[in-house]
Amino acid sequence: MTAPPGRRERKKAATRRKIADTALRLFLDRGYDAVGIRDVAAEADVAVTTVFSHFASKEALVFEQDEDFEQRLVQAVTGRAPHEPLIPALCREIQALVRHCAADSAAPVWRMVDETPALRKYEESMMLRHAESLATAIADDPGLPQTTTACRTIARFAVDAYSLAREAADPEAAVDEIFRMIEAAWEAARPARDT
Amino acid sequence: MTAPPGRRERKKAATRRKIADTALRLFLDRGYDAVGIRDVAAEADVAVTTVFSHFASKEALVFEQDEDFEQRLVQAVTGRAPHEPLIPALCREIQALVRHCAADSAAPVWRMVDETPALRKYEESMMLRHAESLATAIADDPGLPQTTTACRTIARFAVDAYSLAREAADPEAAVDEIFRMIEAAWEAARPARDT
DNA sequence: ACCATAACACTAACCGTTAGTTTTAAAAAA
DNA sequence: TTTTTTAAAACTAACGGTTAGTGTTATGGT
Repeated sequence: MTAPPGRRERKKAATRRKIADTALRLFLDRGYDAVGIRDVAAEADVAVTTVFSHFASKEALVFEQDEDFEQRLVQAVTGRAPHEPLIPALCREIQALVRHCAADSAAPVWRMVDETPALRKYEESMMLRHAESLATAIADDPGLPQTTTACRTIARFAVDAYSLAREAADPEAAVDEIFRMIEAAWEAARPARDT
Repeated sequence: MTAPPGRRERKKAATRRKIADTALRLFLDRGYDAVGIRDVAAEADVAVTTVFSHFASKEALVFEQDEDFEQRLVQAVTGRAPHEPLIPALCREIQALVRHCAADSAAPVWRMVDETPALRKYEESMMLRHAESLATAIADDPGLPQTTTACRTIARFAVDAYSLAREAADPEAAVDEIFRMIEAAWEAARPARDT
């Protein structure tokens, strides 16, 4: 299935990457709002319609690999060791993601995102989508007999932790602090059984 | 200050209301996406630029009185009885807001919002703005010696409760369930003092 | 009566996005 | 190979939200 990708798919992937790379370079160079889609298309030597056949919107050019993010969140839940409690596993993953954004070589990108309202809005609804996937993953865990509402709530709280921590002075400490609260919320959601 | 508003301000308010009313009527009649700003302007008998001098965007026409929402959240914190605990007061207000959306005569509006992606996105970032105001109000309460991070977290959780409850089968029960979790989170955020 | 200004109108455009159509090139069938 | 099919990408043109620039009118203060 992943053996010989075929020339067509290779060219398509190359076009996609060329567009994304060109766009990011121009955005960082001249500022997101100062660069139009037509500029990106011209610089990447493709048609405007080609840009939109690879990316759903201008903002999507910046968040090229957002599916990674979602995957990692879900995997932190579904792929954790047996009997490992949910919340610490989630906390570790959020910590890793926050570090990834704060310290990465991609720091200028995140500064641009923070400074551009359109990008902030886009990221917000992206995170809500991710929260939905995370909620489903939590709800599907057979070892967690919680309400759907409780699962969706915890998922929201987790992505809240991410975005709040990114704005905090000490992001990693903020994640810890918020997750102490999430842990308590998760306990309180238990169907009033043990301890 | 509110005595004789003057003819000018009255006319301005009238124009604003006429635009908003016309827009909402057209939206509910023909569907949000099927009505253009130029349609609204023509039907309200104003220029397109006048619409945008009263409302920042097409979506803002639908959420005309969103400042009410923010005010009520903040007031639930700042205007509560002395020594009344924070969380129950917040819970009551969120309950009221959820009821207001679910049972109000404005139910068709909320159905339209739920069905229109652009409006949902707009509401999302609106709620985040409200969460910021709420966080400030909580942080400014002298009786609550919590971290800024904890205050912002609780504010987020509260608006999460609102949007999650609105999507739940039994909204009022959902608010109660989520606020049990929020209460626990708030307790856990205490600087490790009493009890 | 006069002037400053706020509200609004009008034109024209910018920019993200999409539809419709056509060319090009890769994959599959003959 | 040759032919046929299919998918990528080009091109043209437009739509719809939004804004800039420029007047025009009516209101409020002097």
